[in-house]
Amino acid sequence: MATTSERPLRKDAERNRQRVLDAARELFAERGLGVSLDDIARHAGVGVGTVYRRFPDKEQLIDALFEERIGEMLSAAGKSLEMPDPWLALVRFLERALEMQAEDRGLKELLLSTSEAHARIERARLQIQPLVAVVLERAQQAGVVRADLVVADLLLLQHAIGEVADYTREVAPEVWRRTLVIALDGLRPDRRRTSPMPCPPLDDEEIVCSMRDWGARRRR
Amino acid sequence: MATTSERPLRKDAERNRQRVLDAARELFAERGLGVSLDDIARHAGVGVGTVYRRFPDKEQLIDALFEERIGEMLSAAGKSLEMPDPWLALVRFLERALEMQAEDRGLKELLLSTSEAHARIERARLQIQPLVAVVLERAQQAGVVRADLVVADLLLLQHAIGEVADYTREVAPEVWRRTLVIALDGLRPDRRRTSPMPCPPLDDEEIVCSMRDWGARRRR
DNA sequence: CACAAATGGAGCAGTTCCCTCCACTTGGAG
DNA sequence: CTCCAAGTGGAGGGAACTGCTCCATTTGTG
Repeated sequence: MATTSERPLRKDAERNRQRVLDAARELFAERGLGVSLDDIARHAGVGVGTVYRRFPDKEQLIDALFEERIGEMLSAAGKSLEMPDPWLALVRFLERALEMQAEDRGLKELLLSTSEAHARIERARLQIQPLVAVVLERAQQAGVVRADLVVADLLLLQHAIGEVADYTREVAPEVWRRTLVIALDGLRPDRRRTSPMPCPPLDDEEIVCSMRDWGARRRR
Repeated sequence: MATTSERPLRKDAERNRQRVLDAARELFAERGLGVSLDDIARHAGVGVGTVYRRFPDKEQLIDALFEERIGEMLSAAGKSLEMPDPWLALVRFLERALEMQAEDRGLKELLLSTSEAHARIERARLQIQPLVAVVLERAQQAGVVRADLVVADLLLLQHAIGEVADYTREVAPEVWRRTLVIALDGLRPDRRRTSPMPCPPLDDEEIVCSMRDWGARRRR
């Protein structure tokens, strides 16, 4: 991928490179982009030196890892545009985008912050936005989404619900879908009924666990 | 307040104590509970020693500051119960709770994390929850809120929208109200129209600023 | 087998944080 | 006014991080 036509790496080196990539993917997904390269090295079972030789800085490692994932996001938006029903298109896009964020904290952080450092990713984001705009406009013109909505509102909604996913990840990783259902019902211009809830709510014990996890993470 | 019937502080000492309290209130509100006591001292214009003599540890300082604010939250829930219209009661409570969180990051963090260390605050939270439950049940029995909702969902909603407030605080401190309107419209069992948006949406430039701020804060 | 390529992890420099300590200043009782 | 306990400021110690370098050693391979 980033093997820029140099002489190929020695076999063991290539294997280690892959290990680092795997470890990084895993750690970024579960702890966010804040993890240190030392952590990644330990988790990959190689020395820090090895990591730094292969990826001069963290930015490059992140770039290498997330280009693909952001591509997926783009294709999700594209697929939505092909769906005949404008409402379902919007729903599916939000659902898919949030599923990806719920599974991968690093991705979420990357999507929500402007990262001067990651030019490639920045570019990808700029491609996604107009697609989303079209999905939204189409739904509005069909009269299935409130007219006073703007793409930025969808971004905020994503942030909001993504945060719920983060909050409850360890304890009830699907609960964010309830919050999404509420939000989606709030996007319609009018409706007779509520949409069905996709999963049971957080129980008391789960609430306490979420709070504890979140506090601990924050203190770290 | 915490002057437990000891001999009163010397006049200058009392003045400094107040300065520390003021500085802490301000910093906690704008940067969250993570600020260091050293920071607070600098901001208060006193030495760190002074801070530590008066507040042996951060927990105590936080306790002293936030008991009052959590009390306000409790009374907000109480006032909601006195309102005749069950829907407006719920709306007002969520609105008020979120206003408080939007103005005070520290408060938000305290509300969302279980803090074994802050027994008093823990107790206050336990008093609020049943009140909210009653507000919700009343609205459900009146048929103005979807029946499949649970108090935990309201908590998540609060977290979600509070996060929006955090995200946009510097740039458009009222935008979270739009997200709240969407969520509220999603809580109704059925409806003919959408509620009016209370403020203009984020424009493109504001989006970029929010992203930058958020990324910077996270990196710090 | 020889030797370049690759390795691991001790260790350095830089932060940031909490907190202690003590030589100095100051309020206010007598 | 005098004097001393109360109060002060902030240097600095210790601990926990971070990103990153360096080099004696091991390993793959022509």
